[in-house]
Amino acid sequence: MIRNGTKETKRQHNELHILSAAEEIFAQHGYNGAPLELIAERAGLSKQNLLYYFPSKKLLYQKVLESVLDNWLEFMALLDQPGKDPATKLEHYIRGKIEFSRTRPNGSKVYANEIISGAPHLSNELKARLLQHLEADLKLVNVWIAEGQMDPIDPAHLFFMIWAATQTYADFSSQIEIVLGRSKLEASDFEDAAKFVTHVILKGIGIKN
Amino acid sequence: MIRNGTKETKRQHNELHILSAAEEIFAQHGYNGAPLELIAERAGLSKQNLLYYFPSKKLLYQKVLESVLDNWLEFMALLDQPGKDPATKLEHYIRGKIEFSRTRPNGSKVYANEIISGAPHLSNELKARLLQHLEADLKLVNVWIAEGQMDPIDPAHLFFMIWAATQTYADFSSQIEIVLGRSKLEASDFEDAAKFVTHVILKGIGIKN
DNA sequence: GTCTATAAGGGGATAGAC
DNA sequence: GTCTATCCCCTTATAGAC
Repeated sequence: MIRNGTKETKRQHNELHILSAAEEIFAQHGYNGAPLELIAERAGLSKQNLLYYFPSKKLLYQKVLESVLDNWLEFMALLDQPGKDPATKLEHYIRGKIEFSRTRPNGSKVYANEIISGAPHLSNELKARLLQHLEADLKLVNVWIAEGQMDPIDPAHLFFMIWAATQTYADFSSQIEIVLGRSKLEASDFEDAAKFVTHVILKGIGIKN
Repeated sequence: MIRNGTKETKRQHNELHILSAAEEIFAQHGYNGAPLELIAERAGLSKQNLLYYFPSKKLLYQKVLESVLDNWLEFMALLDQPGKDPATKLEHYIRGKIEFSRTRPNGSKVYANEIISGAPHLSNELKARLLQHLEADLKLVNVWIAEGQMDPIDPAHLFFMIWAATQTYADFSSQIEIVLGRSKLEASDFEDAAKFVTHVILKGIGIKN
């Protein structure tokens, strides 16, 4: 058991736990308000030990951000449903983003915080990747419009609305919980949200199906 | 000019400048990341002098938050348009919230940050006022549904969507600017947003007009 | 009301033993 | 890889002169 594989496993194990803890603490306290000691405690090790795995707070934060963005971009793959009609594709997209809010609310909050602050830690490379994915989706919607399959709306604003209306169930969960009288949002709440957002947006842009 | 009135004017003048500067700095850096010195500098006085007007950072932040919430609640007065039809009232509501995003983006960001963090500084009194206003709006929408003036959707989710879709133009402005290719959102962008959100939501919930 | 000086604590990061 | 000890800066807040 002195093989290299063992060491790698332990490092990976600890790094995963640290990243998970960091996502939670950064979401709750923001970048500046999150003490490394709290993240370390949540991950089950000391602050100094955490700094052994991630040499600086900034780097740890950027790793969290990168991981969230990767996940976010996966759900932007609106085009990856060959042969389906616009209504099915859009519903798939909306449900994917709701699912992201449900399964990774802390990641969504970290990303929201970053954008609200003016994206000071977001690399140009990540921004470019985001834009690239979006461009493809915008083009597709424009094709649907040209084909008369939906109302002639501005595709960019459509995506702003989808992102906002789906991410709010993660980012603003504390407010939504109060309004709905929940201590925590349940799976059925997310299902209600998916149904509502899909219904209003598809009907609202005049999708024919 | 040794009258009390003169002193009061100066105090009010400085307090207003401090609150305005604080709203901007808190929006950009979050509560923990905003140094008092930066707020003081933006307001044109020393940190110690700022602390003369606002004895603690927490209190200053709460004053900013309270001011934003008051403004937010004004725009929730959906009912204050007696005699109008549902379509007009909802459009008025949506345009009001877009206008809030346009004219007070920093306030919107401060509020967003607070909610994302779990609303640790929001007093129960403010929460209660928010809920109270909302209850009235929810009832009104339920009446419209009962009268068959719109689709039978869940009113709570309708408001979550309106809030999210309008506030995103303030909170996520840095992202929207990148997508739209703007250095800063212009009045015409907010007009486009208002038209889009109104169109999609009114049509999406089947409002008859 | 405004200034200088300073207390007091938090938190990121490093050094070095084991 | 993990621990103890420590450095050092930043920031909130207070004391007290003017």
